[in-house]
Amino acid sequence: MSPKVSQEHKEQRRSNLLKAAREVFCEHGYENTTMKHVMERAGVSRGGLYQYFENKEDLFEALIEDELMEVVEGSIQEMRKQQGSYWDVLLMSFLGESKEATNDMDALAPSKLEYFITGRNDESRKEHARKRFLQAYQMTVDIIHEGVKAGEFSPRFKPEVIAKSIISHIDGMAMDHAILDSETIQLKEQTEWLMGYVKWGLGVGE
Amino acid sequence: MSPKVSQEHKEQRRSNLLKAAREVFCEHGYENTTMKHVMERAGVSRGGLYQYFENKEDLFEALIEDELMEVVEGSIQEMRKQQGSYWDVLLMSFLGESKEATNDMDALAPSKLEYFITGRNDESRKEHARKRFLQAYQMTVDIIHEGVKAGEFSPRFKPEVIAKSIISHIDGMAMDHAILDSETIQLKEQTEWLMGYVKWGLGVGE
DNA sequence: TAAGAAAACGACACTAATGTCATTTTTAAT
DNA sequence: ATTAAAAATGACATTAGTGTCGTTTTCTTA
Repeated sequence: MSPKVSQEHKEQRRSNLLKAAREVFCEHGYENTTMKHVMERAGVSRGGLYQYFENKEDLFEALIEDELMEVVEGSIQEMRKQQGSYWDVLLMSFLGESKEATNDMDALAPSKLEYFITGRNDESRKEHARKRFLQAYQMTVDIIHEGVKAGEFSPRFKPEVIAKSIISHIDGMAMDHAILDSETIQLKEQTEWLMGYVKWGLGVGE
Repeated sequence: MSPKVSQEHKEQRRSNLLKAAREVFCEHGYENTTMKHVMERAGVSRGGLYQYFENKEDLFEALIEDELMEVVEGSIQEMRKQQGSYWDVLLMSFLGESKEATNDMDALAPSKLEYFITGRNDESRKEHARKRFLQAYQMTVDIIHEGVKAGEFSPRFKPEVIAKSIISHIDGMAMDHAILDSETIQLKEQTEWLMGYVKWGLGVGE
């Protein structure tokens, strides 16, 4: 009597839209992407898209929210055991499993910066941006504090400032990378240098 | 027989428009500012504004071009004499005359970032952005090279990468500052730490 | 295979901004 | 004062995008 379309199909469609959205956002950036771009890329009608997302902002939020989920991690202590040292935990959390700097950059990063910077006068977006910054900061500073407690780090400078500085430097590289290319900004080598001076700043193993 | 309006008056009007433009760009950011905002702030009609600037992009370009002029400086050698050391030249070029870090940030900086990042798919804007980056880079790396030649610096890391890194870190702080506030990101202390690790990285006076 | 609920469609009305242009006003030289 | 060149005005046509809504299609259950 009450036949709904299956939940899986809805999720499938939704994730298909998100996939298309990610593609066009990467190509055109946030501001220059229109709902029409997304519709066309996804092969879906106007109404079909609006069924799932109220507007472009809602769509983009959904996109970056999905990723925030993935970053949720286990406890620092646990990671310490896996990685061998707090320094390695720090390396891993910024460089990934390999702990190696590369020239790669999240293709959506420029659009994210764009989204937050153009929305800096919008209270709710600002709040969201603050949350993301503080989340990254908190994770970093927690690792550092643990490292200090364990006697692994002897910081030459306030850990809070070093943590914020790592984030700002990375944001800056993302920013510059959006406009220039990774060879010009020497993303890989900058990242190595970043890790080098942080190691010094934290007095790792001294 | 041929009465033109005086050149001074035109320049006066133009600079008045630029002043108004700067104000509204600072308030609303680049994307969210409309020509109407500028007209109203300047107390000028639509046609009056378009007489001087073809469109928003042209207007903004004029605004940031004016500033680029001011940065034109004397030779590095000369500054060395004034400042006492190449390290002080470097400090001065990033922190200004006082050579002290502060919590202040150019109010137009967020709009500039916005302008370049939203225009990253536009070849001419991209070119402009590249030019600005390379100009800042060149100045920095030149100072460092001079310092090395003079035996004042013994870098622990490639000077080119350190130079780019300073720029990226500063861009990142501008970025984060656009969204958060200078207390949260601890602009002053981050800047002090930035100068601290660069000093170490360059091996100043070792 | 019939029914009806929800999904998908796409035409449409609306909005907000742009850049133009015929007209009016101002200006400085005569 | 007069004049003509240029500046300034503001109404207007145009454009590009948004979000809605009545209609059609699709799917599941009975």
